[in-house]
Amino acid sequence: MMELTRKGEYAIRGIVYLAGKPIDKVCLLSDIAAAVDVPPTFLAKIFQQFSKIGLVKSFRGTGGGFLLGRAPENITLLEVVEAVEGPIIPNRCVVSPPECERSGFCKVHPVWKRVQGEVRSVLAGVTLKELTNKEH
Amino acid sequence: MMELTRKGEYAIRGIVYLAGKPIDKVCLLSDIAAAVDVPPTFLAKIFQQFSKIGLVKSFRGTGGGFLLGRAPENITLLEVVEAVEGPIIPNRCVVSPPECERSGFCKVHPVWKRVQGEVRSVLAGVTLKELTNKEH
DNA sequence: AACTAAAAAGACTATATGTATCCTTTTAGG
DNA sequence: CCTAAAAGGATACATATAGTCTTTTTAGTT
Repeated sequence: MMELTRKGEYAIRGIVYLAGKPIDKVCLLSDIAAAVDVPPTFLAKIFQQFSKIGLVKSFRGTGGGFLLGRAPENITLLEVVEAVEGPIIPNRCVVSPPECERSGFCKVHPVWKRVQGEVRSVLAGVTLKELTNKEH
Repeated sequence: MMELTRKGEYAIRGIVYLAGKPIDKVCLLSDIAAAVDVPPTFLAKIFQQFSKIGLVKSFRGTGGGFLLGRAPENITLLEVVEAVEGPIIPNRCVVSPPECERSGFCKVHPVWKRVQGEVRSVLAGVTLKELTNKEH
């Protein structure tokens, strides 16, 4: 249960790869896909999502490709995961307004809130910088 | 992402209902299902799983039904969830032996381990007793 | 202007998972 | 032996996941 999908896994691999490159190095999608072992067409969809919210910058045409949208130390794993997987929702009942007609008397609700908080907190505490294999 | 399935949700509702009944009160599946608003055939499957691992005791035939397998204060939410959803696996890479051929150099791995630990810890810290609406 | 490189966008397919339902079998009591 | 109730197995349908293919847009090059 609670498993990250391939999409999320691939998203992380792809953007961590970008984060490990020089900040001004425009990378081809095809190169990224080959480097992190992800189907290029699938990674394209993922990077389109990233691009829309500014996590990466994209350039079309000859000499085009992708750059990281912000400095790696300013992008958290939580942002990356939520960008492609949507919000961290351990149970429907934690969305607001509560979808659960049982809230009010359901004692499980606060537990899921806590789970959500812990997961978000762990992921928000990790930046792309820490995930690259670059020293210094 | 990371959403509990209906099965998990129903499982919790069903067993919490049982936990709120007197310890020796044999409950009919049909009554439980009606009380917690879950399709009876679906709940049957769930309780079969519970029964196999002793979370509930089942009795067949006339006068049959279900009892909680242990005292409510000795059953955690983690056990209930894992009974029907399987282990808490935020990413494939946390299963042992690691399924991820990238472990060893992948810096994300320990993060997922931490997520897994936090979620398990929250769920393990809640017992069925605390989830019933019974006072005292 | 024409050609080429590269990402964006949209339609489409296959497989797996989730959400059940139905039918038959087993077990137990009256 | 009849009835009540859970167990087990097969099946059906919907949705989500995982991925592909084709066309369009954008931008640099010749």
